[in-house]
Amino acid sequence: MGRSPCCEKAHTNKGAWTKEEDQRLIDYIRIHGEGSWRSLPKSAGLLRCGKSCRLRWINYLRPDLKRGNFSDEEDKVIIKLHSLLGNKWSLIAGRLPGRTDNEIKNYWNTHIKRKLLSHGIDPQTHRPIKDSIAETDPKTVPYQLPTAVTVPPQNGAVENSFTVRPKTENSSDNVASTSGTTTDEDIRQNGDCYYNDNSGEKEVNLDLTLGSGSTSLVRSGGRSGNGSSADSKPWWDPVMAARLSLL
DNA sequence: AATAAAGGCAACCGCCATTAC
DNA sequence: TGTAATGGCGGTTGCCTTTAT
Repeated sequence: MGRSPCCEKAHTNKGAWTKEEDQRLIDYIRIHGEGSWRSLPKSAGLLRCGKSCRLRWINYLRPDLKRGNFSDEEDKVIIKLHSLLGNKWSLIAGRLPGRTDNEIKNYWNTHIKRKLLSHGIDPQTHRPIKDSIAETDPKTVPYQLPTAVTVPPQNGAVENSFTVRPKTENSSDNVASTSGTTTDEDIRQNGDCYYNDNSGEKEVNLDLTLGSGSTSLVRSGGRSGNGSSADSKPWWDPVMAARLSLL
């Protein structure tokens, strides 16, 4: 049984947004708020797919977005969270106010990946690449993360601290599996981080505050009676929740 | 100055989770 | 309880800009 398309593709625009379209979307959301993306295009007089409107708003038009280059501190937070969560861009974005998952994903793929590779670190496993240039080229200093990174807390968050231990030889990959299903055993085996700090200390502390109300930690999904997603229940990432429970 | 290659990023696509009915 | 509708996420694509030749 197939699904109906999310919008009438024959009558929708694609590609880059025009200033007029942006303004229509901004004006509409200012008045009516976010949500009801499916019906929004028609109501706002836009010949766009609802998903396209949502993406445009979240990734580009939202007033609280922080544009511009990533700071060194943001770099470190992204790398560290990626070592813990894998490609969970929305979760990572939730720790970086003003940044979107798409922006972080692009930044990772275009900058950080290369940076790690140049330091002989596998960007997927966060482990040194065997026979990498880092081990043979004296000019290349092995990449090391600082002892701790302060991750900005989210509104209404409940404090949680988190200890990351060095990966064992048997650890294979990131905790977050690509399938999205991670067992407790996966977490026990892989819930580690390779990085050591400069002092040789084996543990790295990372404040991974979790809380409700964050866009990225909430999976509203589904239909709501009034078409609003504001009443969505907090959604705890099962990986994060399970890992916190191990403490 | 012209062209090709590489980089950067916005946008799209398909799938999954959630929820109303 | 099953199905359809909807929102959200991650992967990928394609276009525009920048850099190298």
